[in-house]
Amino acid sequence: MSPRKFFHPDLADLTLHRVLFALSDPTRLAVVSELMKTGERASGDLLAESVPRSTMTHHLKILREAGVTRTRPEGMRCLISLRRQDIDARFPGLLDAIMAHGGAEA
Amino acid sequence: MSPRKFFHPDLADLTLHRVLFALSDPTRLAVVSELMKTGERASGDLLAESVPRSTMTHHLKILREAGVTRTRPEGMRCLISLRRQDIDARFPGLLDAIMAHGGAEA
DNA sequence: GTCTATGTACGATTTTCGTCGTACATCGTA
DNA sequence: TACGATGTACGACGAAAATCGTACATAGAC
Repeated sequence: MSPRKFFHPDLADLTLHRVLFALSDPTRLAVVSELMKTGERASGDLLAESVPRSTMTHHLKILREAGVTRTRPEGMRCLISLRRQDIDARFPGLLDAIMAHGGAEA
Repeated sequence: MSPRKFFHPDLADLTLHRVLFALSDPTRLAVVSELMKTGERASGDLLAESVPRSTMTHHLKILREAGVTRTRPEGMRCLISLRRQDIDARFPGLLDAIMAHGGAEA
């Protein structure tokens, strides 16, 4: 019945320490780095390494609830995208500064 | 005997996710914000709110071991300063982007 | 040396996080 | 309807974090 709803915080509700926390994990940092490079990605395509589905779901939930990403159901899959404009509006330069390093080193 | 030694990670050992984690706590964010505004501060002067000494020591240790701050014993007190140059060298623009927001909202 | 001020170290407790297996829900298709 | 593919929800477990009280160490003043 429920067409798969996901909670996304409002722009005004984003807090700096929550965003920073969401980005303080190597796995999540790698996901954001991937999204910045390739744009919207299906959840399953982010499962490159040996990360179980449920673990990835957990990380994506943290990113989403911190306001870093947006999750959009598309058929059978979930498309994940960065909330670039929102984050840039609230914390100008933050994403660029963080990802300038590449995020490779995590 | 020991003239109070503190461990500080080398510049090359700073990792992005550790730095972000150190900054993902409201109390620590407030400390860094204070340091950016007023420069070097004594540890005790950072105890503004109802934070017990031992708790503040804990937070300062996290910041120090992540490479965000430097602790320097000066007489009876401990002077805390930002490792501005180091962080800027390794993660250009990061501190500015984070603190542009003021850090007030934490 | 004694006393006081400033911080640290250690330990205990509670909470949170990261991981993952299993069960369930959704979506498309046959 | 049933089936397979994709993800989520829930629970459990171990590891780490946040808090704070108490005891200890250091530095200066007396």
